[in-house]
Amino acid sequence: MANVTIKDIAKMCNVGVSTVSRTLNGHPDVNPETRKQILEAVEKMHYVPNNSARNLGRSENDAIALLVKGVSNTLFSPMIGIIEEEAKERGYDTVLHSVGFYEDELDVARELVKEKRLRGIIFLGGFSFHSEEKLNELDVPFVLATTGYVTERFNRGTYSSVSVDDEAEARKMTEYLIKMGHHRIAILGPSLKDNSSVGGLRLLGYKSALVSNGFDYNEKLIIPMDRDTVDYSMENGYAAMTRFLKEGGKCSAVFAISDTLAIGAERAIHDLGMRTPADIAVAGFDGIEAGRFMIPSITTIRQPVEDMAESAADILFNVIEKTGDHRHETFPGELIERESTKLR
Amino acid sequence: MANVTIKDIAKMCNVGVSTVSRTLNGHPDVNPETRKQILEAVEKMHYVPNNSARNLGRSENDAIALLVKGVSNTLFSPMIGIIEEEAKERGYDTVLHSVGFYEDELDVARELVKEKRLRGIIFLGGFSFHSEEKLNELDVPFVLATTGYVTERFNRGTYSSVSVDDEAEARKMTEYLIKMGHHRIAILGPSLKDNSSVGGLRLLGYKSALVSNGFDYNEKLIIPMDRDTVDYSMENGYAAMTRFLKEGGKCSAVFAISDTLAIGAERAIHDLGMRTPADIAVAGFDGIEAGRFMIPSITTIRQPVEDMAESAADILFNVIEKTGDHRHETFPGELIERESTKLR
DNA sequence: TTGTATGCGTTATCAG
DNA sequence: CTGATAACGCATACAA
Repeated sequence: MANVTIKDIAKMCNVGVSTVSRTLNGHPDVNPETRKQILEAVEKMHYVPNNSARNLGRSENDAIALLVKGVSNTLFSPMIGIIEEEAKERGYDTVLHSVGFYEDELDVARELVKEKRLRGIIFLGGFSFHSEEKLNELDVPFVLATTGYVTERFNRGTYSSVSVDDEAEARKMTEYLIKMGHHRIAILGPSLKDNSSVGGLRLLGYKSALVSNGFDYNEKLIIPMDRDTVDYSMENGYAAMTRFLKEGGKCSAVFAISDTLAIGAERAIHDLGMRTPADIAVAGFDGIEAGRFMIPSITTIRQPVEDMAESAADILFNVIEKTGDHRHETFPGELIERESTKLR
Repeated sequence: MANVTIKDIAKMCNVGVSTVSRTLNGHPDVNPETRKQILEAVEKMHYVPNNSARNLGRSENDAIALLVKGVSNTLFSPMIGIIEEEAKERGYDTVLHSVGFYEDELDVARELVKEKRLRGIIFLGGFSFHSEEKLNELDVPFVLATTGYVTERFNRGTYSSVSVDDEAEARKMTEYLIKMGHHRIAILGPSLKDNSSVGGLRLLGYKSALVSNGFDYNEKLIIPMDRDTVDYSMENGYAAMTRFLKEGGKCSAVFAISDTLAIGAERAIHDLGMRTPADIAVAGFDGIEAGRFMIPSITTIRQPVEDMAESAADILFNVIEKTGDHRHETFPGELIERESTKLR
């Protein structure tokens, strides 16, 4: 009663295991009567196929994996559903797998590919530095999504990516703040030494906007994330902004490299008796849901996550089915002007 | 080069496969020299073990699964890390698996148990109705976390649960609002016909508080979620609350059955030219991060998710290792009074 | 349409 | 300490 296998079902029905296997896998060449009988036995015995055995015995599996680093990142939430749906339409299953903070996403991917006989991978988040050699060890097609703008440093021919141009978008936002009349614009979130992560790229855009508009770049206006708080959390934005202001930092606007940080910053400003946007304007990045509902609502660069997700799936399946090549697609972010920067 | 197996490694090193298997699994009875040689070959060949084969061949696996229904629910985020950590300390791996909206969590669980030879399961979210028979088909210990208060209707002896008493907590919040002087308290989120889900339970508490305080229960003050929007999203709270108010609904306070809904409601009130809490007070449920940072911040019932996660793991491992029995633990929620209900 | 036999990559048993 | 070899549960080619 404990562990029903395909053999038990076969015996019950006086048929061979292969017949059971066929009906279970929806092969057409099974006598309807036999099929019915088998299905009934399956039901009655509560038979559940063993996926490990299944994966082992099978040569290929029409499935891809979606490897998410940072499942709690709400930016990814809408993408997951879209990719799963897109896969289903193409006749693929998708296994959603979370990559731990300290895990190497490529190692996880390789393991999963072997285990599940996957046809391809989509990475969501993570994926900072990997040697070309390591990239090549993953022998199924893969596409990187929202993992920082993919520059030339990588071997771009062996995989795909979809992303926004973090640097350009950050420049856009900074220039917008400048046009709004701000002269002292702080940036919240980036670490000083790290120019390949999204944070680093957004910092680059910020700098470049300042410089090309005749402002000097002032390190005092770079507010790094708080060390003692979870990265990119609202609380982190709150802690970092609070410290900045309490230590006498001055600015007329703060550009946070994520909406979560912006939300924390807005509250920090409020708690210190100042007003947004009158005293300090606040801008974010990403376009997550919460930013719309804050009071004041948060001006942001919205990443077109739906399009990105669709495109990621599209590219991947085309490469898998050899109807297309790897490519690197950059999506335009949308500057959404909201209350946190608008002086009414 | 493509698919290195344990046999290839064995050949390379002139040893048997079992020796390779042993070193890979950290068995002590392997000559250090042989071990070293094997490890080098593994490295060199980029060998990755096939987990499917591994799971098949192995009799038991020190692993549990964490089945999450609704990965994007930020309430769960902190719990995941805690459970994984707790498992690791006990020497167990934990596989995090997301259950799709339309999937049956018990089916998924049974499949996974077979596939991975799991020792136990923790369910996060979901899990509304299941026949006793179905419950018994899952033949490893499991514990339900934050999935609605487990009443007597279930066969409580065969599994565990950790939760808050949704009904009592909702009553607590409603009574708090009554004490704050509110006479017309709306409730946002529950559906009218459904008294076993968390929404239904919280509605029950709301009613009971009203009645026992001499108010009559008014169906017009029940604001169901919006049908065209994602359940429990901020946008849903916004849409539902907006409609209620536009249709002439009146209330001096609204108790949302989740913080996300409360956040949307707060914004809806604001957009219609009213103020929180002066015109309409807002209260939520859960205690998610965002509620703290809203302006005004959201009064809520905080679920002690950290304690609940720890306890869930604790119970599960005790049952697995037969050092404890199944039990149903109810945690007290904490009413956190914040700006959204406080008239300064 | 159906059954038999072989292989998938490991683990584990059991002699050596 | 080590190496054959038999499971593990299923898919599949092949034969019937």
